[in-house]
Amino acid sequence: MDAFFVSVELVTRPELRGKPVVVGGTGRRGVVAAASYEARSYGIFSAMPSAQAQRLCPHAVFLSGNYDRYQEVSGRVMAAFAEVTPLVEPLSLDEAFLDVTGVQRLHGDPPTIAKRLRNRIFEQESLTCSIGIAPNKFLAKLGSEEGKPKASKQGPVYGRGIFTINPGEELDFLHPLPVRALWGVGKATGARLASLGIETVGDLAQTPLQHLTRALGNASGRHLHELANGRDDRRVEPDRETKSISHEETFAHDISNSEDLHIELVRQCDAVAQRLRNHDMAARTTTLKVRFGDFETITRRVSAPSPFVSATEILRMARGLLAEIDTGRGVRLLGVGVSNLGQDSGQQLALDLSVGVDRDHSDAATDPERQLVTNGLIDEVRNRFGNGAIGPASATVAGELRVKRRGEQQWGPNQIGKDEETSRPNRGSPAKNPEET
DNA sequence: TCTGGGGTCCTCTGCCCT
DNA sequence: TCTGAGGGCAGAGGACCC
Repeated sequence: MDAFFVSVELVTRPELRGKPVVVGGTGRRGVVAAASYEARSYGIFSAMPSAQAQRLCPHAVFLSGNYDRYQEVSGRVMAAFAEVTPLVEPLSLDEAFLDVTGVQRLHGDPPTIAKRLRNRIFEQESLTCSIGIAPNKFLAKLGSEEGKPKASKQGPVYGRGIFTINPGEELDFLHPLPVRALWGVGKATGARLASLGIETVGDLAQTPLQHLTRALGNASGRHLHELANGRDDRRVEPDRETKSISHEETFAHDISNSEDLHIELVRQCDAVAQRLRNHDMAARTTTLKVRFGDFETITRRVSAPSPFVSATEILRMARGLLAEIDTGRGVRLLGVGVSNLGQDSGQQLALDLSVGVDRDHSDAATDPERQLVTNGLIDEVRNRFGNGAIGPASATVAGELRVKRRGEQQWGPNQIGKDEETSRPNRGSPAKNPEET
């Protein structure tokens, strides 16, 4: 999709068409998520700090975005793809690979399918998309980039929309491109390659494999060498398994107060646990991520002997990790994630003989059987009455429950005077027992 | 003057075991 | 009992993607 988030906004706000529009975080610590091609003409691009974007184009319209709506539109677009072929691999909210090899007798050749899909999405959603047609995934991705509109000082230059790389044309298309065009070559790898005198994909293709593996490591060296020669045998995978689930949040102000950090930890563990259960999965590893005020970022992780699904267990592990970190100098970002995922085929109950001896006095937060019942009840209440209907007592701020959910603060804390106050942790007294639900 | 959130994959390192 | 090599594994963090 072309400038997806901005384009979705323009559907409901057509008066902004033709203007520089930016979707992203509106606070001091926000970043740009998407920019209209008019805004890109001013040098604004994704992931740029919003403050910098504002300086580059003070008259641009800045929107804080609506992740739920983007997700909804994305779902309808993906459903349209699925009507053409079952082999759809979503790459993000606004990109997907489609393998149409087996449906050509039914729907026509790839250019016909591409044209029909483009028209369908425009009629249905009033959105434009660019499509790359090629013998493999990586070339198709580059082809779609080629078909996209481009920003210029004079304004947007509209692209072809559909770009085809036929078998046999791969190297003619690839080799003049800069190495940075390759999937997997970012700033660091690009600089390393430049130090070897490798500037274009053609240079890379001609570099002996041993030189590349020595400079970039075995896996990356081989992978890039294959790509540079137009080879990519990865299949379109419609059902890619989730490998990790995480939540992280940058605060409007650095936090050094351990009680405030603890409240954030409770919210994040609760959100991660809920998504874990929604996926019907159990995890074995918990990771804690801390970014300090000076941007130094550390991660710490710990694995459990048996799989877990509950917020209590994630919190217990995350709290242990946090206790070993000196947070006195101020924390800018806190994150919690789980990995080592597997199907939740019934939770492994801890063999703790003390649990259950005195049931009436056992702690509901640590009794695994009670945890299972509690988790089920929480999910049921949330499914019926919404996410904010129930949550950890310690995530309550001024009488209001602040349950974290995905996409809630996607591009950084919001502007002061708008929503920043609600994104700042409570500085009052937290509940004594953060597991209390 | 800054640098988000949610992921994946890879390399390096240290530890444990044989 | 000590030492070194090598494999397996887990943890930390870098790089990259959208």
